[in-house]
This record gives sequence, C-alpha cells and structure tokens, in this order.
Amino acid sequence: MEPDLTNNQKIVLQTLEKSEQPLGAYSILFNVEKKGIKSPQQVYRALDKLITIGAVHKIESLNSYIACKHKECKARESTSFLICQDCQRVFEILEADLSDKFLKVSKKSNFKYSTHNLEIFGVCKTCS
Amino acid sequence: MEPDLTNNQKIVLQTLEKSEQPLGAYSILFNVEKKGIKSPQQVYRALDKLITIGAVHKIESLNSYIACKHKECKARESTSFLICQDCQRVFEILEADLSDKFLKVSKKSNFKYSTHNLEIFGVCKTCS
DNA sequence: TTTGTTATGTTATATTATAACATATCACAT
DNA sequence: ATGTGATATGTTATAATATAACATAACAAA
Repeated sequence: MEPDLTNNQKIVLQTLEKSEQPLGAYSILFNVEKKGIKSPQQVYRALDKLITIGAVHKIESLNSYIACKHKECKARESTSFLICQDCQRVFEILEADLSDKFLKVSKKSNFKYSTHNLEIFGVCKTCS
Repeated sequence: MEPDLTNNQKIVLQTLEKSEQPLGAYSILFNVEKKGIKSPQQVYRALDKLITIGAVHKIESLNSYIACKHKECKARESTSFLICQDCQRVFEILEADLSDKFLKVSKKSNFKYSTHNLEIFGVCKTCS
C-alpha cells in the first residue's frame, strides 16, 4: 500500500499528468509557482518521491519527466519509451519480453542483468 | 573517408581511450588542462565532433562519455551499453538483432523506429 | 588567392541538480 | 495525549552540466 501523496507531490504529479510532453524540472517549477512551490528543491524532492513510487519516470536523454499512465506501475527501475522526434511526446511501453531479451544479451557478456533504460526515437502514429 | 582529427579532438579522444570509466566533460577538462585546453567549450566542441563521427558515445544516464572501441563504428546514432553498477565500467554491445527487436516493438504502437539508446544496468563479469 | 567551411580561444551565461540546515508535519506506539 | 522517529518542507546557497556569442585562425578546394 502506497502512502498518500503530500501536497507538493500532488501538485507536481498533476502538472505532469496535464502535460502532453515531458517537462524539465524548471519547467515544472514555472508551472507551479502560482501554487506556492517556490524553489527547485521542492520540485526535485517531489520528483524523487514520485519516481521512487513509480508514478513518474525520468527521460534521461531529455532531462525531463513524465507521469506514468499505468496504475500500479512496475517500472520503478526499468523503463522503455518511444520518443517522437516530431511532436516530442513520449509513450511508455510495457513489454515483458524486453527484459527477457536484455537478460539474454547480458548473459552473452557474462553480465548480470539488473535493470534497463530504453529510449527509442522515431515518429509516432499521429505524426506520420 | 573520415577527415583527420584536430589537435583538441585527438587530446579529448585519447583521454577517453585511456580511461577505464566514462568521463564527464568537466572531468575531461581537468585531465587536459595541462595540454592547453582551457575551457568547457573546447571540450564540448571536441566531443560534439567525436560523437558525430562515431568515435565517442554519450552515456545519457551518467552525463558521461566513452571512447568507442570499435573501428568504423556504425553507432553514430543508436547505442547499447552494459553499465556495471559496481565498477562503473561501461561495455558497448553491438547486437544487430536489438534494432530488429525495437523495430518490431515500435511497429506494435504504429511508431516508426529510427534510432535507440539502450542502457542495461547490472554487474559485470569481473565484479561478480 | 580568395572564398566558404570548419575549428579555435575566450568570456559570459544558461540549464540542470544538490548541499546544508532549521523547522514542521505525520504515523503511531506508549 | 504525548513523545519519538521518520519523512516532508522552506529557504538560501552552490555545484555540475551545457550552450551562446563573437572575434579570429586554419584549412580545403576551386
């Protein structure tokens, strides 16, 4: 059972949920200043918590964050995204067999697979 | 035929080649100051070029850079890495079938696959 | 040898992220 | 209801990563 979110965490999460595109931390900050959040720290702390519980994911190559659309997201650690180079939207994919594939590929190098981050770039359905 | 590298580009590349771990841009800068490179700009510019020609790759989740060990690396755009959480070393993998897999997965979402960045985390052979 | 392209040197600044510390709030066992 | 420990907050400052802008130099190739 997840603990309830605090005010700041809710505000940050709602901001991300409303956004079509991933948002940077300072872009989130700009959006929530009218709601009383005044410093980067507050945003980053809320993000940390939200990421820990799997409600938000970071897109590493964009230094940006998205709300996870999947209830009870298992992707606390491993994540896989489709990133549209036209509209900047990001779609999370939950393919069980990706982990299997990466486990196998890792094994070939005698590497113990733990988690992964996959970012696929291209053009989304709407943009093509 | 690739153009020859300039002095700054060679210096930055050699620094990365000598390193066991990926290096951040400012860590590279620290290493090359005695060789006459004095500003972040010079490092970033050399990195840009080296990345463009495929001689260096960026590890997005670490904001760090590694020299590519593969002659004539095709990975100018798509990259796949094994990242050891114990020793911080990074191993690039060249699995042709990963692109195929990602193409298929993308297709399922009506997404036109173009390139990818894969970062697998775990424990390397030496560390386990 | 001039012309266009690419690289350099340099200073300044933008962007992303953490450190540190005092205070407050919350969950919950006594 | 009260103390206790864990977690969150507010705030200021600063670290770490990356780019802008502009003047100059080197280089390739017609």
